[in-house]
Amino acid sequence: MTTETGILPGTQAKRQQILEGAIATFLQHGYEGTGMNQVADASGVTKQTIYSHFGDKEGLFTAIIEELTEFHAQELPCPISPNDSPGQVLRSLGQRFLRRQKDPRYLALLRVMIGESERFPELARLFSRKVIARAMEAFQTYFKQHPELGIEDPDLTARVFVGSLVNFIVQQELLYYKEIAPFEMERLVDYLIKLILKQ
Amino acid sequence: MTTETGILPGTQAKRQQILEGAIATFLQHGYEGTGMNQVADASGVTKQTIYSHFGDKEGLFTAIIEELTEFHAQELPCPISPNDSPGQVLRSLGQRFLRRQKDPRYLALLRVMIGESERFPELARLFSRKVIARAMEAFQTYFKQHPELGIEDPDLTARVFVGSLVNFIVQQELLYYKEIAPFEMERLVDYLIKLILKQ
DNA sequence: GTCTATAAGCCGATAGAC
DNA sequence: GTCTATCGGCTTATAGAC
Repeated sequence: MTTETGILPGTQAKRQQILEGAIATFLQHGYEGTGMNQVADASGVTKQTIYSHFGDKEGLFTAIIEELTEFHAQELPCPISPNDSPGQVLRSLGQRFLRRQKDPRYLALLRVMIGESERFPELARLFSRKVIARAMEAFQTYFKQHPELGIEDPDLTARVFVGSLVNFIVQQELLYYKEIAPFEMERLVDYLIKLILKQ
Repeated sequence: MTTETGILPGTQAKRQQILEGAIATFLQHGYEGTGMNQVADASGVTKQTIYSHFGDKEGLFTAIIEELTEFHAQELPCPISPNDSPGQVLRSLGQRFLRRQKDPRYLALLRVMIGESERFPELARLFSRKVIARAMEAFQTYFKQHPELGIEDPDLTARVFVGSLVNFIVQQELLYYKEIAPFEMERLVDYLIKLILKQ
């Protein structure tokens, strides 16, 4: 309505500013462990500004989880060279997947989603639909599009492949199992490929 | 010191009573979501009684996690009939393991351990040592003691077997993935056995 | 829309009677 | 050891000025 860009010029920027502060705070301390004062400090705005944008604490938490869920639902970029062997492609896919899972921002989101899954079941379902299901489908689709791999049950195989990798990350990174039984992720990926292709 | 049983007759009973109330409350609401008044109500004692037994909130939480960790560190009873085939034994082991993981009390503990793993890293390490490592070792030991299964790398195989099952439980039960992609655990167990034995 | 100031209630933890 | 009563402090959320 003015000479500015369009609708509510500074408002959207401030909204994003709040979201970033809220993401940092909620991902570190969880829902109950986070205070609105903390979020206000981390965002550089006052509490009232947050309340006028997001209504209440639950509204803010829901907003940041929806934002993060959308962000981490992005597909794995997979530049497949046609002259690579099936094993090489799978290896590249698996390691790319593991590397993304090891991103501290994703690990923190995963921890909070599991930790708050009883308090916010709908958000957990959203995470399952957007993040888990898409990762699973990416591998299922790849298996189906490449019958030369000789995989009989792409759905089950994706469950085992993705499941082993996800659990590896949860145990090693979130539960500090890497300090008790250290393990290189490459060995796990290579072994999984061997199991899956040798049938 | 009296005519009673031995040391502090009613005291140990009250301590156990507090622990039970605290377990129910902390497992449902997490650490920050639980108030000492809630624990007092759930236990049927007053707050001061809790403080005189456990010092502070952290002391109480630590005590219940140590208790639960010890409880869930128990080995899987595995009555192996010598005339069962390797596949049948593995299947029985896997299903017994999955059934135990699906126990709501274990699921709640797993959720809290992951959710609070940054706030209480030492408790997460305890859980890893007592619960995760022992489950993993049980399968490793079985694989090593039965070379007729033809498993080359028992450690890696246990990681894949246990990892797939644990991740299945986490996704299906804690993140409601069973509502999005329902799946019978028997199919997963059977497929894993097929993968592992067919090499 | 954004600020300062504040309300009303719950938090963990404690003091003192018995 | 167990109770009643209470203390600061921090919580979510709001009222009113600008």
